[in-house]
Amino acid sequence: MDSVINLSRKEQVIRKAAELFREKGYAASSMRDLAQKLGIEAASLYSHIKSKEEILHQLCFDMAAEFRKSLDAVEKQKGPASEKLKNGIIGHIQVMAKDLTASAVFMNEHRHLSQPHLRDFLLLRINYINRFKAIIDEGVKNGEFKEHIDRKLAVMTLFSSLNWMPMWYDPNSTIVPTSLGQQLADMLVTGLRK
Amino acid sequence: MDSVINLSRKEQVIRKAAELFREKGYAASSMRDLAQKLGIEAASLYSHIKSKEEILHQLCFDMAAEFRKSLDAVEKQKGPASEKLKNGIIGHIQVMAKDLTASAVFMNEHRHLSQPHLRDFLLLRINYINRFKAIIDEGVKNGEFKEHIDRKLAVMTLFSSLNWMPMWYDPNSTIVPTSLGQQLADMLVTGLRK
DNA sequence: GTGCGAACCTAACGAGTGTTCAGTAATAGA
DNA sequence: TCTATTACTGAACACTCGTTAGGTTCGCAC
Repeated sequence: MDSVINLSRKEQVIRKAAELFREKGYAASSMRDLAQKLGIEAASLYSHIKSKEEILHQLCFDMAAEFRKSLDAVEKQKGPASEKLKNGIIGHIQVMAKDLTASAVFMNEHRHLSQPHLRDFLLLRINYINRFKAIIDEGVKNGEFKEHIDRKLAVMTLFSSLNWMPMWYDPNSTIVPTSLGQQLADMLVTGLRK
Repeated sequence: MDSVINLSRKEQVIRKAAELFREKGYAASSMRDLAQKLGIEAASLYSHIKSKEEILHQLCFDMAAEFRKSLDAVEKQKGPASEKLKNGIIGHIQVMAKDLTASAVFMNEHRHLSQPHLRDFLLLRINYINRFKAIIDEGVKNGEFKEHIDRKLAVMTLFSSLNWMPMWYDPNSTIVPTSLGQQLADMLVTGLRK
């Protein structure tokens, strides 16, 4: 139907935009650049999207929803905090690996969202981080983790490691995302263990 | 003398530019924005700098030189690889903490350098990373570190953690940079140890 | 064959971009 | 007092920006 075709074309636009934003950054990417990538004129883009920012908005909030979903599943699990933390890390990596381009945009370009979208985005982000912090707290309380660790430092180090992954991970590499997540989780969780 | 006053004013311009670039990104920062921050007109900036990119160039390459210097000192030390790695991490953190603003620009905005400066910058970066890789190799060879670790993964995780620090570290916080470096080094090195 | 909607076009808008240029006021050294 | 230098200015240049208006083409449904 029309809406399917429409969505499909719109998604093409958004995917190409994600590639462009990743390469050059949002602010340095022009609508004419994007149009050229698609083989059309800049004005034609506006048949599919409302504005440049709408593209960024969709990219950022779609990724945020994926991360949320992944963590939802982990929190339902029973078991030690270290296992939950590991699975949280693995899930995060898998979500990123599913779309490295969008992940890079999500991470580096979200600041170009205008208000109030930026505020909304940052709230989602803080919420996500706090849920990881709670898992670490749980591990500290039940004696799995060192009790003298700085929780903010720990959780920020964690996210730093995870969020830079799209910068250096080669999707054609021999390391598959699952094993990557496993290894990363090992490295990071071991650092916390007593 | 003239040159001192000139340098001083030029440095003021560059410092304010660093703040601006950090907040809004290089591409989204205009010379008129920068001028306004300094209370002058945009045209007046060109009495002090040759171009917008010259500012970015100076910021990026000055930081690169600082990182290099710090690692030079570490490499001269004798002792176990884990100690060298720790000191490398602590040094890196201290260089960043000395100028968080410039560090953030160094990390996030270097890609807006034009050629051949971008190529030069990336070469410096690869070199720096490889020197850390060599320390890890040393630790694997002499049995300090797990031998099954993926070196690329380890070193990239390391840099990810370090390089995001300017994003969340609050210079008014109670954690002083030295202790921050110490804790970070502990966390990351423990993950590698046998 | 008529109508419709998706996809695209050309042309243009007002605003903002980095940068240049000629000129001015202030200050310091001779 | 004259001179040179520094810091700055307003005006302008040649672009580029995101976006809009109005219109064309094409294929499908009835």
